[in-house]
Amino acid sequence: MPKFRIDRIDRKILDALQRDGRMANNDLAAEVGLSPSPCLRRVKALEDAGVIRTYVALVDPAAVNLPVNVFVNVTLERQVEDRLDAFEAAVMERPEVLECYLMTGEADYLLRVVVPDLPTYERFLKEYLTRIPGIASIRSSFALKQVRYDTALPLHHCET
Amino acid sequence: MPKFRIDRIDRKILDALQRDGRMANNDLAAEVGLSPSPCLRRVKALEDAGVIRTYVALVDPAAVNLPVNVFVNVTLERQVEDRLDAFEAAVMERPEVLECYLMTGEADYLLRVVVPDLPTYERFLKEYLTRIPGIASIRSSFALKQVRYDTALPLHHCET
DNA sequence: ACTGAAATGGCGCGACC
DNA sequence: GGTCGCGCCATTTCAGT
Repeated sequence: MPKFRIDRIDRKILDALQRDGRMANNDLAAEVGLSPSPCLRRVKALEDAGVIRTYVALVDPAAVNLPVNVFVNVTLERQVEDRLDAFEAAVMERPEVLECYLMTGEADYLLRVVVPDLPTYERFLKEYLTRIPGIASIRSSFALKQVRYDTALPLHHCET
Repeated sequence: MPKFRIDRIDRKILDALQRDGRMANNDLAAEVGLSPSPCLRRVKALEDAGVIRTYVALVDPAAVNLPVNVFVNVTLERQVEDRLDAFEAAVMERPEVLECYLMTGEADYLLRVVVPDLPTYERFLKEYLTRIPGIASIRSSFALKQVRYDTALPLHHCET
């Protein structure tokens, strides 16, 4: 819905800020071939339009003892929309659920859950997930290794 | 491996920066109950220790015409380690692959791929993925909706 | 040794051309 | 889109506990 005209310079700006969100505006301006002021104007416009949602620090999961990634396939009972909304609301409450997608096919969801260890996941599963009403089935898959985790969207298709 | 002692104040700092990676050090200091100087020292220490990996801007996928999330289950032929390394190296080359996990069970991977539309995904699949040697099977699942996408790790278990 | 305070230099950010 | 200028913030140095 936010139809925002993105030209080549905006694309460069987004590429740079997706790599380093704290880059100084002066450096950013130099990198995209602008002087600081119009560069900052563009950044603000991108923020205001919602193209740039936020700036965040990315923390190393291993360094804070969160090595376990679990992917959870949740199938809901075939029912109407309020069930979906209720489930989604429940999912938003828990910070361990970093990602949640409504998938095609049946009414099912894919979650990525991050926890310090398996007992913690078990507790999350038994004491929270299974208690959400309307759930037909839950299947958990565990990741041995996070091979790649990138937040930078590929923008090479945005051309003006 | 980076065994870093994280106390309650560090945890507050990480929580804050995971929410707003551009927060001014003065504000951050106030929020965690420190004066600016020691607060900044702690932030630098967290960066140097690799607890804070990077700072990034998060871009709205819809705003840049990247509405399609595909989850790809890739099973490799039962073979040895160099196949895995080769596959992982291939995965690192493509910016469309935002996440990749080595899963338990068989030698298979779960990828999250972001593309502007289905034809683009089809091209990615046919012209790239299927050409990686050692692949036994590929199964693609499409997301109808990104219900949640969070990058902030839950740190409530970190207590000192 | 680690924390809090003061001083300086650079940068973000607005007004105007 | 570029130039100018003000004010604030990041950063270093110093003192305190």
